[in-house]
Amino acid sequence: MSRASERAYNNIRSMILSGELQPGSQIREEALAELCGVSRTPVRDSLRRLEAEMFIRRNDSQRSFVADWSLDDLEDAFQLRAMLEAHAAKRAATRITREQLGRLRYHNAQLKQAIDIPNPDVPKFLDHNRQFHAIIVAAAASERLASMLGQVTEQPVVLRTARQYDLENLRRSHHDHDELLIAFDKRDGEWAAAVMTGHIRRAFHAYAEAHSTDTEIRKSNLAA
Amino acid sequence: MSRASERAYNNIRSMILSGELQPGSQIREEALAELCGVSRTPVRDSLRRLEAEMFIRRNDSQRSFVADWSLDDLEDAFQLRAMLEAHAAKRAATRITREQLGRLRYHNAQLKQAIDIPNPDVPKFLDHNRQFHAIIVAAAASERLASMLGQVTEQPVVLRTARQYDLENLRRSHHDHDELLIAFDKRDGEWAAAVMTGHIRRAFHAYAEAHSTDTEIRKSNLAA
DNA sequence: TGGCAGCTTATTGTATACAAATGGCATTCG
DNA sequence: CGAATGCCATTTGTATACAATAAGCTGCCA
Repeated sequence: MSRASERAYNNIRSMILSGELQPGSQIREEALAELCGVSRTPVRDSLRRLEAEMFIRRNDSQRSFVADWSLDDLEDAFQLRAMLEAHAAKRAATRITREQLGRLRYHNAQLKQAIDIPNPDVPKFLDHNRQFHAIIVAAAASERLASMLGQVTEQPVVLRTARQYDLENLRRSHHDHDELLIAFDKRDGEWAAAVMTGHIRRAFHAYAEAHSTDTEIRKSNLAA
Repeated sequence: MSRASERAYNNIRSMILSGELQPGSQIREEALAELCGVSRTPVRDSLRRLEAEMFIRRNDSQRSFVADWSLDDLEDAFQLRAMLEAHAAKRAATRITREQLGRLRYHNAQLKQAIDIPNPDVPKFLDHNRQFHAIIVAAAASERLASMLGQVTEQPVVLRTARQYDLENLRRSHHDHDELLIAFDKRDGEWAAAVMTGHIRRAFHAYAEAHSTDTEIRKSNLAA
């Protein structure tokens, strides 16, 4: 995508993720166009994309609204994600190269560093975590799988509140990664898949808690 | 989607499915606009959708091409489909209503009829088959799952040649459906998932054969 | 002869004007 | 007083003109 379109997409997406555009609120193409400093054309493109990614919903008469995630929706997304990432891990186990394994180890070491200090660097942890998972998806070598996973990762609630989940969880995450590395090393797809499933399901419960908090905050804001 | 956009999407899609637009060939927005009798705007919308569905690919410089499916791509899509439909069957087993079960039985009876006669009515079979699967996906009650399944069903090769796969396969398909019905009746999600996995994997092998034939035909057409 | 520079053409991206459709409001009729 | 209907405002859909970008070609130079 070229400049204007790309900018519109990123702007709108981050406005949704940051909560600047409130869940459930209506979206007007022209308003977004002004906010992004582009015309309606690239905005429309972006809305279509975001609709496919389920960040935006449309009613019968084509009006757009920011998606409002219930706990059930969240669990649904995580269930699919767990299944797809486990599948990716299984495929990766038999396909991953030595070079990819090396990079996996590197990122895992980095994210261990990020939490093994007095003042944990959570953004750093999350960045290396993201790259760690990205390498596994790449090693799975299925474009479709990658595209589907893109659709179920990074839901709104993630960026808004879940960044502060507790250190204990981060440490457990890191240990899962360790175990994944061993499973990959042994080319044991079933093991890798099982570890990955647990890994994602733990994340779900952390996020679900964050989501509840988040929803309560939003409600009290509305009441005020 | 409103009229022009809808028409463009359906037109282009069916041109791809029918092979009228050859796999690998470049697509120009304006040419399609003329073919569909609409302007480039709705055509662009359609192309974006078809790109998300992987019917169309774009190179680095935004030019569009009709996707060309290798056997590996096909297997990849079917592997994902098997996983997702098995998941749908498992969820459906505990959620399906009596009314939905009734409709499932109806369509299964209809598709049995379609092949239990001297002159099998394959289109009728396929139509009821499609509806049978649609009910299961609906019973699974996950919008995301439904949307993902939409992305991996009905690949180009399907409509072009696979419609003639042999009666024996159709009968086995029907028996799978019978078994699914029993599994649903017993609310046995694991069983339903297992049957569904086999069901889709059999379909893959039938389609894979069709795909080879299809590819050969296309090659000899190019040579001629 | 081979490759590179610059131009020309083909194709896509963006803006804008206008058409169509939808929702809300007010008025009217039962 | 409530419900239905018709009008107006708002919003999205489509067409078209123009801008930007990339591909291909031609001719020049090494």
